[in-house]
Amino acid sequence: MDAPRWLDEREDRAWRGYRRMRRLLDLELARELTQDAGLSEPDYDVLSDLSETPQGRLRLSELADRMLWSRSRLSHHLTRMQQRGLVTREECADDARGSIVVLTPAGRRAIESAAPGHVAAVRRHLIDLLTPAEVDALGALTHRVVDHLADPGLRAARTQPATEV
Amino acid sequence: MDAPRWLDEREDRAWRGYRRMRRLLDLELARELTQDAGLSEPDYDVLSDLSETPQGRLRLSELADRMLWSRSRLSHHLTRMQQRGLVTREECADDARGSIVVLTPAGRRAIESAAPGHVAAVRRHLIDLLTPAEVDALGALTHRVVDHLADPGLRAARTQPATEV
DNA sequence: GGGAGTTTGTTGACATGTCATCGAATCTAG
DNA sequence: CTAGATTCGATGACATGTCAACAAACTCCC
Repeated sequence: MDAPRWLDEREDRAWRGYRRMRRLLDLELARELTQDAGLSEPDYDVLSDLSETPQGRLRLSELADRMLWSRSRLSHHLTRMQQRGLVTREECADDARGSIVVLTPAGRRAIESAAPGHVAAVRRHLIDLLTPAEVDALGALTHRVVDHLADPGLRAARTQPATEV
Repeated sequence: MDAPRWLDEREDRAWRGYRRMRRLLDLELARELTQDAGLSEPDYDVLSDLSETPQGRLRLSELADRMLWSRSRLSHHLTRMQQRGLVTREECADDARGSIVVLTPAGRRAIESAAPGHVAAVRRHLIDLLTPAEVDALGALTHRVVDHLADPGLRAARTQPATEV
């Protein structure tokens, strides 16, 4: 790693802008979500992913994978959400180790009443500020990066010390 | 809030892509940073912002504002970094309440040795995957959102209950 | 000058996330 | 079948972030 290629002015502007937007958008969306619906962003995400399945039920590991969370984190978080009556755990029929996360009626009500406001906030603070071309560009670019990061080669490098090609 | 305007297919693609990228990029950058430099992302950000000042010293509140962190969070974090010898606190000459955060030689070495690798990672996993047009678009769009979120009107809405216009 | 109100940074209690470990169940070879 | 390896989810210890409260210092303004 000799003479590092620093970011030029435009790249730096994009990178800093991205990080700043990230932070501010997070703060604002979380703030509105708590205020309007009494949910945290993680809460919302769990409920949202669950409610997208036909039965409102998902295997814990499956939910963790979709959310890109560790099973541990999800397990802890579910315990808290369970205490608030938003979800329940059920035993898994075909795999006795497994547990199935189930949306309770209260959980469904929570996400259904939170969603419109949250989507509106996402529009107000992000989507509606962009031109259609920018929306498409953002979609294209983020998916490219996601594909890159999900690449098996990278995954491998994370587990093995990696003998440089 | 009647009939909510949900996200259409393209908007949804952009929004999901953004969140997924956010998460994966975070994980990967944090992973490499810890492995290569023994720093967390928050550590890196603190050191980076400090090192961008001529003397490597900043008023705590000034640093907190730049980073968009609460003073409390920064204070806690500095305590930990101080224990690792990366920064020090000094008293502020013109304001006896204030404290000045100072980069130690070890802190400077840490950021200087971490920076090239980190920038390379940012390139590898983000910047170099984008076309020049996309870099510009990302810069433009993020700054627009940031300006919007930093808008005084919004700020006001956060403190006052706001009597709807 | 001096009291009311603000700002600054720290602190402790608590919420949340990470990491290593564990027991139980499942899978795989032989 | 069964011993060994793997996967699943829970858990406890710990790191990190948030929030409210606080003391000390500053600012206003009379």
